[in-house]
Formats: sequence, structure tokens, C-alpha cells
Amino acid sequence: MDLLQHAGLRRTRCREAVIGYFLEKGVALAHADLEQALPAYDRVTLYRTLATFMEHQLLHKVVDDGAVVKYALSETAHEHHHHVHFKCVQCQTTTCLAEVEAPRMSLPPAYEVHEQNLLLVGVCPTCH
Amino acid sequence: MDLLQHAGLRRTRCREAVIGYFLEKGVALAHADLEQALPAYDRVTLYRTLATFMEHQLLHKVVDDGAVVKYALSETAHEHHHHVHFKCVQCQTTTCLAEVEAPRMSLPPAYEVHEQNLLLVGVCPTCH
DNA sequence: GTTTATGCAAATTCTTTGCAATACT
DNA sequence: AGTATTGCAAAGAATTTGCATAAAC
Repeated sequence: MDLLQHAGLRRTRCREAVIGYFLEKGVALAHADLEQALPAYDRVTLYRTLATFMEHQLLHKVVDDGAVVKYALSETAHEHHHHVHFKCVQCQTTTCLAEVEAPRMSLPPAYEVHEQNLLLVGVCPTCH
Repeated sequence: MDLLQHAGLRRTRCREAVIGYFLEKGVALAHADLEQALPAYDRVTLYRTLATFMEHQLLHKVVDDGAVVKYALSETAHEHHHHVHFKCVQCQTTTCLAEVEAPRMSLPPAYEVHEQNLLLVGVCPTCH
């Protein structure tokens, strides 16, 4: 479970706190979410932590319909090339639906598809 | 073709220029794109133009994998509730694939899906 | 001891708001 | 004429950069 060491990164408080929070929440989070949840750490440090985690593939960007970028843990279970995310219009959380099979798309052959990112927007079970 | 009058909006230079540019390009555009393409108009005016067009459903947001929000013309042909967009990693343009049928997803019934936004990332025919 | 991460300050960039001048119908 | 839109200035957020201190290995 030591994601940090496994990625060749130093184990620091901030990094462990960020990973812990992602694990605890299990939803996609924006920088602002972390800033609010972990006020012990500097905004800038959190930006840098996210950037570092992206570089080391610990996180991936979640496509969202708002202006803010969200991130989610890259679990090995995920196929990195077809994400399905659900964004709840009520509670504004975005979750990765790893269990859902993303349908394959057929495009004209001139297109070369690298990844597929499906965002479903609606009301989640909790807010229902 | 008078989208403005049809939407009950005044025909101004800036608005016509913005619509013209969307029509000319045929891809999803961010505020920054317009700012660069139409330097005659003020940043602020362009922000407000985009906002107005969104309110009047002339444009819709395009979900993108970058940090910037992009917009595309809402043609009547589009089903507004399941967009398919293609983002090219080479030229960084995002186009709406109106012709492509988005596959319907089946989710646990507790989810209430309002809209479906599929972003395909890859290399477009032009950059191939 | 050496290297890397952190916190603070400050610089940039992005977006929004207020208001007077201008353009549209 | 009357109303909505524009441009400018300036405020407010969000993000990035530089550098000295502190923590990790």
C-alpha cells in the first residue's frame, strides 16, 4: 500500500495526507477541495503535490463539466484508457465508475483514439 | 442563419464576429482562442458574449481534458443530452462529432442520468 | 551530508464586477 | 428615446515561480 515509495517519491506528511484523503473520499477532488480539507498544508504545496502525483501517474485528471479540474487516484484496476465518471449535479461530487463497462465507440478509421473519457451527469444514489 | 435575432439578441459586431469565428473554425473554442482571434474586442466583452450565448443556448460547454473550458455552437441537429467530442492531442482542437451515435450506458438504477458527455482523445484525421 | 519538499512572498494569469460611454432597435 | 452592450479600470480568484528553511534519505 505504500504508493509513494513504490513511485519513487519521498514519504512526506503532506503527500500521505493527500493520498489518505483521496482514499477516504473515493471521489474525484479538485485542488480547492484539498485546500479546504487539509488546511495544514500550503496551497502551493498542494498544487505541487498534485503535479508530482500526475507526473508519477498516481493521479489522473478527471474530465468535469465545470471549470475546475478534478483528480482521482489511478488504481491499477483502472484501464487507463477508458474512464467512466459520474458527476452528481446535487452534491457536485465526481466518482469513478470502475465497475461500469464503457462501450466501445466506432469512429471513421482516420481517427486514432487513444483514450475515451465518458462523463455522466445526473443525480447519484446518495442524493436521490 | 440569423442566430442572434432568432435568439432575441441584438446584432452587434462582437457577437457576429464570435459566431462567425465558431462557424469558420467548426471546432470547440476557449475564451483564450477568441481573445487571440478577435483582438478588436475586449476580453471582458468576450467573456460576457460567451455567457450570454450560453444562457440563450447558442453555445454549449464542451468537456475537455485540459483546464480550460471550451464552447461549441449548439446546432439544432445535436441531441443536447449526449455529446460526443473528439480532442486531438496534436493540434489541441476539440470537435463535436454530431454524426457519431453515442452508446447508451446502463447504470445501477439508483443513478439518474441527465446527460452523457463522451470525450475521445487521440489523433484527428488532419494530423494523421 | 546531500538532495528534495515545504512555506512564504510575490508575480502572473484568469475571471468577475461597476460604471460611464456607445451602439442597437 | 430608451434599453442593452461595450470598454476601461479595478477587484477578486486561481495558478505559477523564486528562494530560504526544513525534512527525508
